[in-house]
Amino acid sequence: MARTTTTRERLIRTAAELFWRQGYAATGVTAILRRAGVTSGSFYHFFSSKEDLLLAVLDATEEMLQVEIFGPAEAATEDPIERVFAVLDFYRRYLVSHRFELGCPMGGPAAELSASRPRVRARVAGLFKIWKDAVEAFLVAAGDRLPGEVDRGALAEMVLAVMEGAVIQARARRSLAPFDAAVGQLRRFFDLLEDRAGRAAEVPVSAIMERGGGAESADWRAW
Amino acid sequence: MARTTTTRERLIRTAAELFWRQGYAATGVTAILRRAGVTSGSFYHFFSSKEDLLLAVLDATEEMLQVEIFGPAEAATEDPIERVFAVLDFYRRYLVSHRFELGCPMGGPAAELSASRPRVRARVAGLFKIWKDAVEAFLVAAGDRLPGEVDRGALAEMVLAVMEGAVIQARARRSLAPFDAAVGQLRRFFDLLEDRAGRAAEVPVSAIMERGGGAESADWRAW
DNA sequence: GTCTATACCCTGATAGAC
DNA sequence: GTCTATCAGGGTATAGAC
Repeated sequence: MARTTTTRERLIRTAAELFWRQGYAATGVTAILRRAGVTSGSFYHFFSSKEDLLLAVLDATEEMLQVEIFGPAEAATEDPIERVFAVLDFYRRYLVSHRFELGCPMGGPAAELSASRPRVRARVAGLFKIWKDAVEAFLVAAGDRLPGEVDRGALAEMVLAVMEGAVIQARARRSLAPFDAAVGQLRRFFDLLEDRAGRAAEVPVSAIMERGGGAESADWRAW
Repeated sequence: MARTTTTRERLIRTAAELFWRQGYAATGVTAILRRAGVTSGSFYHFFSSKEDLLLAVLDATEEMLQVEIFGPAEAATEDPIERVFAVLDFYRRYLVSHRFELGCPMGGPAAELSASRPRVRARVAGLFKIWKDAVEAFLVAAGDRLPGEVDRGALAEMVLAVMEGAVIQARARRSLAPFDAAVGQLRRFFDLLEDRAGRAAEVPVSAIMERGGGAESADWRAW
């Protein structure tokens, strides 16, 4: 209902981008204040510490996952398996639109702070679970297109692992090649799973394949 | 030929562990000096800056990849595909033996510094390539056990992505469950690929499977 | 809620004797 | 090669007026 961005929101969004770009420890509170046009007094009115601000950023990330990623993926296609790849395509576009300078909002804090900031670690673990559950729901919706013996939760964890690993590699190489290679192999895996499920059902499978085109343009900067 | 650890080596190993645990930016030079029992003057005799030290750590990582991971994986089993999983098993044991407090020596710096430290980014990209090439070599050695149309390089990139993503998730959850889930699905993928390759060869496949037991105990701390 | 001013500490790095 | 002493700057966070 806020007609314009509040100071608190501006701090969260500014901090988010800086954290995603250069990490938490390397980002000074001063830099956040300068870029947000906010003074120290206001900052500590809303947040008790820099870590508290990061936790608020992670809270905002939870909302963002639904609004910017899973919602659009659902809107992009009815096909549950294509929805999984629409999610991955979001990260692909995110990487290029920021020229590989921003990392994953979950993976970055997870890699940097899991050992030293218990509250951050726990919060990130929660985000990973939300992400995994959302993908798992797509996989469950795929029903018997996947073999019955495949654990949908485990498969969702693998999708998440591929995404995180692909993003890290793409940023280090400044190239989509490793991302596309990894996701391409994931696609092959799904094709084989579908093939096996079809085979098991002893049905030749007709025109199941018409593979959607991926989600529309979405951007975490476009909050 | 150094009979005992030199000051330079001690700095590198001490810094490595601190960087892996708490990240680069969060690790002060002073903390490294204290734990290594070295004074500031000696440090700047060997290294021109903190970043220079990190680059030396990454150089050491390259050696370590061969000595601690790929060498042992080759020694553990003759089966090229099992060698891939022996490599992944190394990371599994690494995670538990350090109680999820240490991150991946490549993935950590990649996630934290790819955008802000060009030299680090380039060096990490080189390490990723070395890792990928080593796995690709195993996959090439697997010959026609994998379908001919499968790009061995792309498959190796996917293995790397799964490893990095699985390590990040495991650290955030402080649990092997997400790691095992992701690697378990990767195993299923390989099984399907082998099944398909066998099918294509129109050979029923006999006793190809006798799956090795994984590498011996190895530990990056045991340098 | 926002401002200015500042406390206080730790940072990476250097100087120069030994 | 290693030591002690130290610099200059930035770090997070606070105090108290408005």
